Amino acid sequence: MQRPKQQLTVLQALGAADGPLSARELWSRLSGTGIGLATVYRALQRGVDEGTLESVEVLGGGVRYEPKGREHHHHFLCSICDHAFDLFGCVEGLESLVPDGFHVTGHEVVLLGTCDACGNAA
Amino acid sequence: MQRPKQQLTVLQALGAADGPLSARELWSRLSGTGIGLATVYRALQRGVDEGTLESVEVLGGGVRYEPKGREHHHHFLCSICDHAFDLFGCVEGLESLVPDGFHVTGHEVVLLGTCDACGNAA
DNA sequence: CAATAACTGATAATCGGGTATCCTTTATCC
DNA sequence: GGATAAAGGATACCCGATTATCAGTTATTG
Repeated sequence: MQRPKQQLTVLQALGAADGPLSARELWSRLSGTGIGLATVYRALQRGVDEGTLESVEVLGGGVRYEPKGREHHHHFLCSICDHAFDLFGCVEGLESLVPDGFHVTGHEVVLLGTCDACGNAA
Repeated sequence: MQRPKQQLTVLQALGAADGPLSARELWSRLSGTGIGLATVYRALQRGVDEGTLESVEVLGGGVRYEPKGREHHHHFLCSICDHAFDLFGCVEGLESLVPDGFHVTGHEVVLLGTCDACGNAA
């Protein structure tokens, strides 16, 4: 056995998502497969260890995972369905906000609101 | 008894901070007073109920609290001391990042790096 | 096929944040 | 001062997320 089949299924599901997923979100998308929650965690952990995944923290909902190596991007969090969507593009001028002596190594931006589906359903 | 004295102490400590604090951070700043962790939670809960506090979520470290009514601002999270600092000012152009059909109601920006004290100590 | 090792699903155990409870202390009111 | 009510500290408890364990299954190798 060289590649855990179930774990490949997990990683493919994550790669196909339109944003980062938590372990449970990912698990629920695999509900038809019989794959257990423990295997989802194992696949995620392994992906992070191997460097193919990274964990991201979007507000509200704990840790989510996404494939590593995507372009710099941020996220949109729908306040209704609680799903996080990838957003491409970024903004300028962030470094100017920090006081003297502070060193900036990165930034996170999260936009909040309602997604297309939820906005139309409301 | 009209105003819980201990709770006042808690809220004053929060108001004096240079950024939002978690319940435990706040508690550790009160370690000399003998105030219990439960009282810190009670004061925070009551502040939120009364509308004088609001909870904010900065990455890594769960929920933190800050006095409500401050100007729109964001936060800087030091990766060494894990303290969150208030940053004043904001950035433009965020709404342009979202796809059609998405409705933006707010945003959060967190800058990551090292604060003045930690950067100098390194 | 036998022996071995990796993988899996179910679930028990763990962990940390937050809350509820218990009893003591402090304040208020007469 | 004494009765009553709110507040406080310590800590047991709860709850959701994650990890560890275990027994069964599937590959691999020879």
